[in-house]
Amino acid sequence: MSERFYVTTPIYYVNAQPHIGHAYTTIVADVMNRFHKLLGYKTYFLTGTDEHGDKIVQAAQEAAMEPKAYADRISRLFRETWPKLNISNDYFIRTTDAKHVRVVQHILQKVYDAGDIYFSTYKGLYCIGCERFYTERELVDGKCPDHDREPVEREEANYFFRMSKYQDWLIEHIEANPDFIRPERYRNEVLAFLREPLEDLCISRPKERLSWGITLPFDERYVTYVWFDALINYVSAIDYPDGELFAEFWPAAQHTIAKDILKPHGIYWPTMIRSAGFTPYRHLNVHGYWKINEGKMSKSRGTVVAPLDLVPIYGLDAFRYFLLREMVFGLDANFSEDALIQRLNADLANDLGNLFSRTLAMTAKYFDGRIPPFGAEPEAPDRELRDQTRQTIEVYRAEIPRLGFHKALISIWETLNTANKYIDSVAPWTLAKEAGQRPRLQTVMRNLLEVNRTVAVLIAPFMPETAETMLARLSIPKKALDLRLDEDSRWGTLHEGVPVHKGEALFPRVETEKIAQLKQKGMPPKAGAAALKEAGMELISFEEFKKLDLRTGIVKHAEAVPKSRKLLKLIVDIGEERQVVAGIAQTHTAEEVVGKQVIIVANLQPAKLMGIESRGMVLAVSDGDRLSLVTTAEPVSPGLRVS
RNA sequence: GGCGGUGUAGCUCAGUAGGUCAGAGCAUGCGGCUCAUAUCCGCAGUGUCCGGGGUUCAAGUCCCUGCACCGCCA
Repeated sequence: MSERFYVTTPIYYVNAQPHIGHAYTTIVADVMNRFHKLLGYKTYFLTGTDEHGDKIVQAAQEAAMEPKAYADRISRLFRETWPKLNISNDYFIRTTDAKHVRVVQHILQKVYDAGDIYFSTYKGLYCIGCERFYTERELVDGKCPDHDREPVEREEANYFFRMSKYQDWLIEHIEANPDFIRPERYRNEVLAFLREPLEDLCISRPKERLSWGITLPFDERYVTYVWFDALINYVSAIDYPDGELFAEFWPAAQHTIAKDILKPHGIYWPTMIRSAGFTPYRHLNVHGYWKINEGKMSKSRGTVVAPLDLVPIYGLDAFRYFLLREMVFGLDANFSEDALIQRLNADLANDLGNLFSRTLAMTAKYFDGRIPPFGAEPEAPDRELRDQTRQTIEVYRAEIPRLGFHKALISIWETLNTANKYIDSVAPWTLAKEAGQRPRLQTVMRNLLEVNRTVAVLIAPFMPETAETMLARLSIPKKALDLRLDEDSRWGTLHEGVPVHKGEALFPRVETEKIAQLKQKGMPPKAGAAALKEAGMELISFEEFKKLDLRTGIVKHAEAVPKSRKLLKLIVDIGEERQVVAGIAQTHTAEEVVGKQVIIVANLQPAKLMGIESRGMVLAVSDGDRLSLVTTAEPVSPGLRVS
């Protein structure tokens, strides 16, 4: 029977749209899932959304929606984001699912029956505006930070979970299992916290104050505190208590989280589990934050780009590679477009892409594009190449389970470097010129093809699309998720005589600076750039042009913006409805523009004009004092991309 | 206020138990190759290893102290 692996992301709170933090956690979990599949484990990968609590009610109110409808909408955003990032989750749970609600009530009842829940009143500082309690330190000058008014002292009766009862047990458990919470810094943080007496956890909210939640099974007047509800998703999704999935996967459970939710996962959850009477998860994997640095690139372009928006620009696999290569799991890391491009160019285009490209090109040239047999006996460089590959596989197997993703990748790149050096030292083009060296050339090229194949397999958890592309070109028509490390990385198992296909560059270099282009033309960079600038011609590359998302749209609705002479507020259908504020009121009335076909810049950074949000820009051209809207020569459907 | 942590080349960071530890990658310069996405390979630098004190024959590496930044807790 194969081994089991169960990984979760947090269920994301639906009060915000998916951003890089969510994406990183989820991609890490995805890499772990794919890695364990590659090792032949039977795996289960869970993600989802957390939908109860007062913050959701607030967010829904602001959007003038019912909580459930609002949660539906944001939840769908998350669900639709993951396929775009190639996330291989098996299930997507929502805390509003009937199945989850049942399990939460089951566990509450069980903990209640065990005597670990009691009813008690407490006094606190309550802000009437927020409808919630504040602690002293949350207040600003003794006032509620949101409403700028002093909270009132208020008494409330609630249910409490006897968390303190499990404090000693938890300390012992963490000490007996050094990798229960990892990396170590977070384990230490939890232990430090546990040195102080643990307070019991308030796990209810009276319905008069908050009704958006799961009703306590033992008191209809209350709903469950959102954390107590949310954490249970990890077992409700796999059919706790009696389901097969639970029996099979729970013992292998690993939670992956960012450091901001360490306490609920490191303290609340294990004690809840203990009280409910089952064994704790195996690992809590805690990572740091991405600090977003606006790179020079973005600045010069005058736009601030959200990291996730870079995915369609630079490619998903480059993005996934960057996140896993750049962050040491557990520590904070910097995200910038510049750094992403640098990794893309240096590691993916130059090292990986180019190695693959030159290997296939020479195979085409010397062997008519067919995989040659091993010819001559291996020589020293051959053995070195193979040893390096073997060593990388070992490092890879050891590092990923202990969250050393960047080390696994570094090791793969050591093999790529060795392969590039290998080509240099054996110089296949020289061998090709000497008739007697044919067998030697066969061995050399075959070795290179084998290395590339192995690398494709190793990068599959990180860059599934690229892995599949590489394998397809080597005539191995396997899906990334069907690969098995043992079989598919075995040296020498390529089939002789099978055709390979060179294809397009795996990772085209991103030529960002004009200077780079000028260099290509042999012009001195500074003089050239300056000359261009003086001439008033700023050339942009096609890559840069492609970043502009120009789309066709039809104006559905228009109204004048009060107190503004120039602005019209438009609702434009570009496949979706967009609110756009356009400065065309001096020449166009609202009535005139409704129904007009327009072109809009769809990926322009949102802005507020006269307090009204504008998400895009309508293109127009001014000729003296006449202003004409840019449109298409023939009527076309809305939402088409201009190219 | 209490307790972690971090501070090493232009940038991002490795530095294990104190003695080839002063390093890697990127960026920069020079040279080589031509199969390749002007890619690859080789060579070359630069560093008061945050400041100050101490232990030691010997300290980024241990101790004390100051500064800066960060985290957790109050």
